[in-house]
Parts: sequence; structure tokens; C-alpha cells
Amino acid sequence: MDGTTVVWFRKDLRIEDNPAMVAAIRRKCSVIPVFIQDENGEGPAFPGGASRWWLHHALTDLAKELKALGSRLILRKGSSLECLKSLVNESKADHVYWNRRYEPSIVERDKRIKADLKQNGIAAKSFNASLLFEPHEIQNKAGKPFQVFTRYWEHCRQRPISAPEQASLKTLKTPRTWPASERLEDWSLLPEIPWDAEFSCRWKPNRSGAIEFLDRFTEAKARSYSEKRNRPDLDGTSSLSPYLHFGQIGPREIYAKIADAKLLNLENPQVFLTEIGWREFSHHLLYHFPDTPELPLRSKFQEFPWRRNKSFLKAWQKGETGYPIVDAGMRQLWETGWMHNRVRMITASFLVKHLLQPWQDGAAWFWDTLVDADLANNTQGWQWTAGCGADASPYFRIFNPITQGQKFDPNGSYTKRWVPELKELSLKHLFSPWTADTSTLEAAKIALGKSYPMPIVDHAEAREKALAAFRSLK
DNA sequence: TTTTGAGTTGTTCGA
DNA sequence: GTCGAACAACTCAAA
Repeated sequence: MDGTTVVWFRKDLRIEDNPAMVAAIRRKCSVIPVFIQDENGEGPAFPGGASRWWLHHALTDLAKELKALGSRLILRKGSSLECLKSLVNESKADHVYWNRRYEPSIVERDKRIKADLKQNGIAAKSFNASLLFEPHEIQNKAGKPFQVFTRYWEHCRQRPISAPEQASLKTLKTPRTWPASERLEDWSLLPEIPWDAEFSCRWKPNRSGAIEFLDRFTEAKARSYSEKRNRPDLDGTSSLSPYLHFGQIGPREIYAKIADAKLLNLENPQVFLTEIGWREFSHHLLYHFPDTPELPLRSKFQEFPWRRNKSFLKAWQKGETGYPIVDAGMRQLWETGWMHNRVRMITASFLVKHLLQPWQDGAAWFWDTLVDADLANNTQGWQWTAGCGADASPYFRIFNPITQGQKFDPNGSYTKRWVPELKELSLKHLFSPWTADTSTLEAAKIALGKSYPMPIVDHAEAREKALAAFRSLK
């Protein structure tokens, strides 16, 4: 009787370049792919509505791809360990393979699962599918984790990057009898009220969508990346973040594609790889500093004088701060589940610096609303803006929401797209409508305070307050 | 992966 | 033609 391998899918929802899958296929035994919806095991960071929407489609697609190979995706709900154990019993499997995750609570849980399975005579093995450099293999000369991005990335870049792993999918063996599976529809991952119309226009949340975006990136965008990536009015970024989060594409595939397209020695693609580097760095930090989703990396910041204010938070969430570039970003997020990175920095800085709201509140909102919500990236990004994380230079980052708009949305098309009530306002006043005189506003059909809000805080005043708050930490 | 204000230099324009 | 006011354009240091 040959053995059976259970392949436990998690944040690696692809078949190609999937080391756990490859290893299972190479065993030449039957393979049972499973996805477990473990609501308690995900810890406090249970995914929000936008992520669940994506997950639904990603699972549908993975099941379809497996079916095309004559296989299936078995769905189970409950404690990961219990589900795996019963699946192992039902199918008489002797191996369980999966790809590693790096969220602290997941790392702990997976350790326990591995130990338990091994104790029961099951060969439990984990692999790396989602990073170029795993956190535990990178350290500085002192044997400590890096805390400064440039040093970290310099170090990583000297290391070899392995090619995507492939096995002949045709040799994938299926079990004689399939264990029972739940129905995806019963998991209610899709919204009850249909708020996802814009989502469906914007995204193709499946493997072929990932490949399309990657192709489009290497063919059309990579060469002008550094100029265009900061322009939310242009389609200059890769849009790969949600695919990377769910593992519908892996960083090794991205790297290989850039290398194949002979782009590796060009400056622009290197800038893009630096962004991949930030993702790696975020995972590095999350793994080595497991408290960072809740607590500032620089502990001094625990005394930061935040001024929690529900109505400020609400106005920010709804895109009603009176600062057009901020509101445009927040509305784009709400409607499409995604926000351009430049605008993420502007809106985050605004919440933390201008409104003095704790970065954790902003992180929680992004977590709920982003399709690419990722604990490592989200945590790192917010700590970076708040100035309490790695690579910190807090004074550098009080973005001026007026000049940032003028600089990065120079025609105003992004802002007008998401804040249409300002679409008849001229560029001169677009990013600061309160500076326009009554007749200009009237001509643009804007009633400040009614059709579009007055600024929630005064920029100069808020900036001074934020600087004072930072000074108080010293 | 920034902003601001001060200081400097350059340009324009009318007296 | 010259002078100086006003302002734009730039650099730099500090936050």
C-alpha cells in the first residue's frame, strides 16, 4: 500500500512553483489537496470582508485548476490540527506537507501541529513558497535581525535566489476514494449585500489574473516603473499585492520573469525589486518582532500622546476629511479594496500626524478593507508612517496633503475620479478647495461644508501639534 | 519614499 | 540706462 500525502494549502493558492505540492508529486503517491478555514486559529487578525471576497474567488479558481488535473480541493472548517488529523485518518495518509507562514500566532500553531503529527507517526514537512529570503536565514554580523531596510536589502542581494520549483503536474496521482469536502458556498465568504461591484471590475482574483498582471508589468510597466509608480493617476504599479498575499503568484516567479525578460540589470526594474524587498523586510520584522502588530517596535512610542477621537477616525474612513487627496484615497479603498501606494502613505500620515489617531486604528481599517491585507506589510507600513518602526525618521513624514496632491496627481484626474463632487474645480484649488473664493466655488457647483466637507483640521496647526507630540517623546 | 523656512540669487518691471 | 521692489527659483539645514 503506497502512502498518501495531504497537501495543506494556506497562503500559497497556486499549483505551479508550490514547493509543498512539488514535493508531494515527487513522492509519486496520491495527493489530497486541502484548504482549512480555521477561524480561531488565525488569531486576532481574522481577515476582513475584502480579503474574504478575494479568498472565495481564489479558492474557486484553485479548485478549478486542480480539477483540470483530475484532482480536487477538499474544504474543511474548524481547528487546523483536528481537521488534518481526521483527514489523515480517513485517507490513511502518512505525509502532510505545507508551505510556511510567518505570522507569529500561525508560526506557534504550526509548530504545535507539526509536533503533534510527528508524534502520531506522520511525516510533517513544511516548505518556503512565499519569500525570497526567509526570516530565520537572514541576520546581521552580530547575529541579530536587521532593523534598517537598506542594510537588510544589501545583505539579501548578495545571496542567491532560487528558481521557481516545478514538477510535472501530469504525474499528479489521485486517491482511490476522496474524503468528504464542504461546499465553498456554505462558508459565506462573499458579502451579503452586494458591495463588490467595483471589486469585480477592477480585479481578476485568480491565477490567470496574476499571470496577466505580471506579463503586463514586465512588458509595459517595468521600464518606466520609477517615474510612474508614484502617480496614482497612472496605472504604473504592478497590482500584484493581493496575488502575492494569497500566494497566487510567488516572488520567485516574479524574479524569474524579470530575469527572463532581460530586465534585471536595468535601473527601473531594480526599483521594483526593492519594493519586493520591502515585502521581504516586513516579513523579517514580523517574524523577529512578533509583538509589532500591536506594539511599536521602538518602545518609547508607547508614551506617544495620541488623541483618540471617534469622529476623526470615522471621517477619515469615509473619505470626508476635507483634504481631497486623502478623501480620494480612502474612497478608492472602500470601493475597490485597494489603494495606490503613494496615497496609502499620504492617508496614513494624515491619520497619524494630522489627526493624531493611533496607527493601530488605521492598520485595523486597512486590514478590514484591503484585498491585499497582509499582517507583515500592513504592520510595517503603519509603523513606518507613524515613525515608531524600523527605519524611523518621524520628522520626515508629515506629508503635506496639498503639495503631495499637486505633485503626484498633477492633472487632478485621480482626485476627481474618486471625489467627483470636485470635478469642476480648477487645479489651482483642487487640493485645497477652502482657498477658493465664493464665486469660484459656486461656479464649480461646490457648497463647502455641504457638498464637500470643510477641512477637518488646519494643516499648519495640525503639523505643529504633531511636531510637538514628537518632541514630547524625547 | 519629506516639509518648511531662511537665505541667496536671478528676473522682471515700472519709476 | 539705472535702481530697487517684488517675486520666482533655487539650495540648504533643521525639524
